[in-house]
Amino acid sequence: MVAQNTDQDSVKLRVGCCTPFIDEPLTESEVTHLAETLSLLAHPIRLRILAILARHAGHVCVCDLEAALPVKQPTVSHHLRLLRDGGLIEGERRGQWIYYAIHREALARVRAMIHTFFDQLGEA
Amino acid sequence: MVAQNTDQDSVKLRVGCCTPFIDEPLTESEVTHLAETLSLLAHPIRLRILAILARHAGHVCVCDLEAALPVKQPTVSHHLRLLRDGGLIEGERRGQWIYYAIHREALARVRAMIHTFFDQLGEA
DNA sequence: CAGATATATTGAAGATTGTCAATATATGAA
DNA sequence: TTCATATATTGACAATCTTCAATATATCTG
Repeated sequence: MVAQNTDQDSVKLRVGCCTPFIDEPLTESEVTHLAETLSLLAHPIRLRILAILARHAGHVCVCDLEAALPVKQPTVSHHLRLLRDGGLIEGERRGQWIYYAIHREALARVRAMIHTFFDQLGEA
Repeated sequence: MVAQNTDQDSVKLRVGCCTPFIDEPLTESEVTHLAETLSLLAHPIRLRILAILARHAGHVCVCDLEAALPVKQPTVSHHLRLLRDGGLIEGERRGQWIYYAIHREALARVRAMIHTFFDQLGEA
């Protein structure tokens, strides 16, 4: 960045670079939370689960998903658990089956958080 | 989902679940690309690099980032490489230093892709 | 109750990721 | 050329992630 050289002594200081800037528009915890949320989204199977649930919310059981996706049942359950733990979907047992649905409010919050991050990038 | 039972014979068919739906509003390659892009964003250090570059685009060298972030220089270079390979940033050598900047068009495309995905979730 | 089906959990194996010390490469200065 | 600095790369290690077979749990049926 800018020289730190004071020109007041003959000691050779670092020139031309690395003046520390006071930065961090983002909180440590904000950035951590955003990264965790993006990680949760960042898997093809989980994206497809969300897309399917969005179109058939409340009417999709695990075996539907297993039939629609190229992974086995334990893997489907695994991804469902991650999404449920992350608050993005909800499951409701009805008889033998558990029907999953998108948690639209949570998803809207995720969308807003990502939106805000890009906005912050923009205001440069 | 809906029973497959035809009621025309006495054979016990699967009832109440797992009628395969013709789904997939998303292409295989679309979903793959989106997941890869989200993975690229989904790291606290990379998010912070992007935030810093957005605010000081074209004036940030690696040592600036090293000073601002809680990781060592090889780790900074590692994340810069991922972001550069992903097309999100660009580096330009000026003398001894390499100054990095956000690739705003690429970032806008990423934003649009994410936006589109959430839109598709919405139209349920 | 026993048998069948739906889903979750466990545990193991392989793949990927993140970090850093050591080293290599590139540039500038003397 | 030799030294110093900036950045990249390599290689190793630990941690995390992904998948699935095997198994457990829950529900329904008879």
